[in-house]
Amino acid sequence: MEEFVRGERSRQVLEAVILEYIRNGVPAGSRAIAKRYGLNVSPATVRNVMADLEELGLLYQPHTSAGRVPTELGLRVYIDSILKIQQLSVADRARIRQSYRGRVERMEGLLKETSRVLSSFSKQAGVVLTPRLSQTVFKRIEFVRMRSNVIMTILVSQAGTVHNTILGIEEPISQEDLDKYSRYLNDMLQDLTLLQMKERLLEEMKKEKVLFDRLVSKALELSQKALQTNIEESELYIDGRTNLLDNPEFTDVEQMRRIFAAFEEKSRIIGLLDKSLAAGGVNILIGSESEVRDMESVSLITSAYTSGDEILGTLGVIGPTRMDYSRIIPLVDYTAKLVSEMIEDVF
Amino acid sequence: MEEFVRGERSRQVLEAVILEYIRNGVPAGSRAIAKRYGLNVSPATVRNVMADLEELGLLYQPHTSAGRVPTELGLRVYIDSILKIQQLSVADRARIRQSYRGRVERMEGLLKETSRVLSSFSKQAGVVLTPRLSQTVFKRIEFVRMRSNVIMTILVSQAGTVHNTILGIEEPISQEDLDKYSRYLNDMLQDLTLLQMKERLLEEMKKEKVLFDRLVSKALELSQKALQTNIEESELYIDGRTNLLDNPEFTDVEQMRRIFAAFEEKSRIIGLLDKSLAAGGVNILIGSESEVRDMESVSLITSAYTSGDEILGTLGVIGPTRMDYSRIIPLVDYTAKLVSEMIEDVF
DNA sequence: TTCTAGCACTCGATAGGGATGAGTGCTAAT
DNA sequence: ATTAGCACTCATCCCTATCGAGTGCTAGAA
Repeated sequence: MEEFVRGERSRQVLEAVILEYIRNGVPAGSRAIAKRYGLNVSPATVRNVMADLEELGLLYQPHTSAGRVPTELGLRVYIDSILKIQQLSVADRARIRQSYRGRVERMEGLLKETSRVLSSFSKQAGVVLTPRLSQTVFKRIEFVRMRSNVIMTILVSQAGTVHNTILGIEEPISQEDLDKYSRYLNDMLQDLTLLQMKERLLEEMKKEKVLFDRLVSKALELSQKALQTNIEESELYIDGRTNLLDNPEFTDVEQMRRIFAAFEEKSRIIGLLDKSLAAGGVNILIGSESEVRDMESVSLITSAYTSGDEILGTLGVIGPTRMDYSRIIPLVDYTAKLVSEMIEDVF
Repeated sequence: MEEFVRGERSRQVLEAVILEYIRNGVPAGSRAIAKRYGLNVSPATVRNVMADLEELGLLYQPHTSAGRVPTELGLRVYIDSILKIQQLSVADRARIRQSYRGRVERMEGLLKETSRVLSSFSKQAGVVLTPRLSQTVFKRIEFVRMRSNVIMTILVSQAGTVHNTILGIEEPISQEDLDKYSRYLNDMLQDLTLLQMKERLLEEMKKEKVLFDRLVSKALELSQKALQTNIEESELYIDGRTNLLDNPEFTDVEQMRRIFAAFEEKSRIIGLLDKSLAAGGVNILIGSESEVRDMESVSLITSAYTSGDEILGTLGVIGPTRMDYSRIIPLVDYTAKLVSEMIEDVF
């Protein structure tokens, strides 16, 4: 990106416009920039530089007599090559840790609390994508007989998530038999991911002896069924949508409506977060870079959280493109690390 | 309420104002009322009646030269003594049933889908309060050893809900022992509600022989712990918040902000829905009747859903006080019955 | 060259001032 | 008891004038 911004002054002006815009939400004028930000040049000079930056597509003028506003490209350049990411202050870290006190008993609670933490510290919306079932490591399976031909299967992952399904079956099975099945399966499937588990089950079912062992074949059949239901699914926790309403640029009700609609249709956002799953570190999508309808006017800052080497899910912050990246990037980064740490500790 | 509205004409005018207001969202004038609604009287007469109704506190005039709008009291009178609640059409019923196709496998899914159904058929926000854990009937408990001194307890209710907790323990326990515990407990606690279960456990723990039976005492202790964590808690599903943004009276961003904030702080709404748990049939709270901060400008139409005699939870619709009660009341009523029916069938 | 001072110009935002029209209350006539 | 008529009120819309922040450009200084 260096090729874009030649010269120290250009970089300073770009930064100043962005900071000013992030602070006030209104286009920044040359006078204000020259006065603050100690450039020691006249407004006229700043104007010239601004004109250059506009030609490069980094700034943009809403109308002739207005100040300048950064474009998405401008923000991208700023984030990639100007912004120095600081560490979160010790006090902030402590306050974040504090928020989790006594709420990490269950995986679900931990992740919900995380979305709350992200939103309250960023003053934007916090999002957390739960681990995909398919890639969690299997810990245990249980069958519970609900009625004569309805049973519930319960899957527990090593990370402490629980997933249950109701199955209808043709012929009644006693709870004793179900217990036998689960004991058999628990032995067989230890330490596999659900995806591996699925394969393993298919393998086993092919083996000839299985055909003659009623217990085994039945057990395999049941667990097969249990896995059929959407193990690719993730859940999404969102908190602090209301914070978005506080941003002055969203006084436009119609635009706000569209963003909120996108929040309700969670699958769109899940797809978005899924994209940044694989990438390490903090991931930033500015405005239309996300390529998700109705999300053109917001930015997304995400990071994956892990357990050991395993990537579990993504968490992050959604806010207007004009949010305070310098504060929120370290926030997301730290939170992801903290969550990873807590998951490893607890589960 | 009869004492308020003397005379057929008064009632007709009140109804007309309300219908007009519900339809258009703007104050209704005397001319329009006289013209439609076949009253066969002049606008001047209507004005006189309106003046009377205003004195009674049923109507209200935003400003001198505006039409009339119903007050909360006016709506209350209308709902209690004028509105005739119709049945939902056969077509609507069919469409609602249709929405559930293949999504009632799990309790959770059923209830989430219900909030979706309520919001999409009402064009307002749909809410569903899940059954309280404490009053669900116990079906089964399982212990899973996660690490040497961390175990997970899983509770399954007869209605097919699953609840899990992570427990730290002092001395390691093997999975074999845990299995013994759960077998013992499952036998003892069959068919109790969790609340009864809690009592029963305390009783058992007092018995002298328990003190000398290590297995038993350990099992009781664990299940005790598992039940300590918030069994009074309910969850809340909300869907279709965005629909509220479509209502013209909410162009006021500030008010909208407050309502959305209330949605995020779910405990407030849970408290509200809890109130109407006990009452049978459809429950209606108009505006400030709810006595919940920030919810003064919305109405709430709810009904409890049940399984057998047991009241499980509440479901309903939240919308502006000016929503179409005649459509939504039967919708909520039917949905509650349908959900009850499905729960009984499936679980 | 590079920077700066000065100046004319643009254009959004704000405030004031009719004009419009929906709707009322009151009075007098039916 | 009902209605027609009329004066009156008040929100809404639209037009205009003013204001001011900010620009672009040009000519002169460093």
